[in-house]
Amino acid sequence: MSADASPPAVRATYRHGDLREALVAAGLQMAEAGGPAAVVLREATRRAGVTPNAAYRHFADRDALLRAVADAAQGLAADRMEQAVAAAARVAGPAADVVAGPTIGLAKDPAADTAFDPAAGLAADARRMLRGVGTGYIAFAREQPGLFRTAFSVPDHLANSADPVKAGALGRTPFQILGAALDAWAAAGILPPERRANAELYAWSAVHGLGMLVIDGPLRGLSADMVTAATSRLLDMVERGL
Amino acid sequence: MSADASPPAVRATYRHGDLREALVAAGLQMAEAGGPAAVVLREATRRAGVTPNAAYRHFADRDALLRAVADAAQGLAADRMEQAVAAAARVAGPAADVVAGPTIGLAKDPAADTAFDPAAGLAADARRMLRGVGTGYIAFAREQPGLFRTAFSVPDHLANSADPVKAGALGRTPFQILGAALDAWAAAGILPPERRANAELYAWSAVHGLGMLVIDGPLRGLSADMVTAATSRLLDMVERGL
DNA sequence: TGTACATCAGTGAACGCGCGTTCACTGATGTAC
DNA sequence: TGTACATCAGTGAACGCGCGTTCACTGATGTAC
Repeated sequence: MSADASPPAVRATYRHGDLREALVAAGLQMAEAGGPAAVVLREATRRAGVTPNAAYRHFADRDALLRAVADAAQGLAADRMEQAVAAAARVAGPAADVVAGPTIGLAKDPAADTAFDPAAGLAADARRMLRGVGTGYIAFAREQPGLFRTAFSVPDHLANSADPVKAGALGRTPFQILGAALDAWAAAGILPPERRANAELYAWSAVHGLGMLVIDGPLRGLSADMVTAATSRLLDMVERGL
Repeated sequence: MSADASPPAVRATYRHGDLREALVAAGLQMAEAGGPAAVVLREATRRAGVTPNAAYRHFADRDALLRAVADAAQGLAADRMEQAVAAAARVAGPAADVVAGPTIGLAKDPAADTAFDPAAGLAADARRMLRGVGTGYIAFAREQPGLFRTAFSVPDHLANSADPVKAGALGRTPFQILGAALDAWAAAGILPPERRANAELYAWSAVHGLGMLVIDGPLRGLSADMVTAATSRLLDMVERGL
């Protein structure tokens, strides 16, 4: 009974149940602690309470495992981003539920410049959404640096950015979440159509760079408050520059 | 005679000469091919034509070697950036030698909006300088992805960004080169003083993120032309947003 | 100018380690009759 | 409802590899007298 609940312990049954998922979960633990390089096939099987070669029933080789772990990490990033987007929408009042889609995002925002212009409300919603995306991305980098590095610097993996295995609980990948925010900008008229193309790239670059510099680079010593401030100012720059 | 010129071959002398430098050079070769993880102490000694343990005369452990290699890689990045800055200045005509310092950068730029306003010339020079910095950084990332990753994602190494061992041939580190460009912006009056503080961070984030995404992330398939275009548009965003 | 000696950059051999991967196998599960 | 059997997820043992690191050593260099 108790053996059933603890995966690293000895199994009661010969068959594992869902070894593939257990290996990915173990891989996520390792990635969390030490980034992509720390994802070790043998150790994953050890944590799953299984012989090393059992992994080869589910993954062609160590690299295939790492890729699956990276995909899962992207899903976790997506979850964190959705959460931040929802939180940013909530600040504006429950009526302004920008997450559910731009068509019902017409509730006016008291802080908007022109309170009676529906387009201004849309614009404020769109801005909030994009800030949520960026804030969530950086939050994920700081809270889970190992997973962040695994999610976004394992080669060959963001190539197909709409891959469902990279999606979070709400079914969207990080790239799609960002894309939705930029679509909202375009719909609100604050992003000229000719600049919409590839706008993901520029916004992502800025935020991804900050994330990397904060966890590995010259900004590693920054306090949480300072990172928050820097994120905000970086997003100001992106908003002004888009 | 011929043995003297080829380091990997058998030495004629018992003493190596400059083993430390040879190990760093070998480390740079490996980093170039496979990034920081590919910097292997034993392989470095092999390439230097020396016993593995000889490395311990010059480095406390493998990590110390990797740090030295990362520092050297930053120096190479600095060289590439200086080169791009010089090229950007040259485009504006030989008189506008912005590299030598803002004080002699008063030559008027025919392309400037107000050709007879010295401040406009300064501003154009400053903009060119910053674009050179960004362009050089991305060029280094694309031309030497392994070295780029080694230079800018080995932890603990950009902490002291004025460390002379990270400087290029002209004696400046990448961080200092960027700082000088932003100083030029401030001097030209196109960067409000209250935004000068930490401006390195925002500019660097944007460009660093693009570099990472281009070599490891979703943009790995981009052609050189497309990267050039994306770099230009990203720098537009930074200029608008700073 | 020549000899004695301290210094220390290199040698040679070996260590323990953990990795990824392969082999022939075994035993639980689920289906066909 | 019971038995025969195919399937295939796991076992157990072993492999070769290259790594970082340590040991006691040797031989070239440069300095003091």
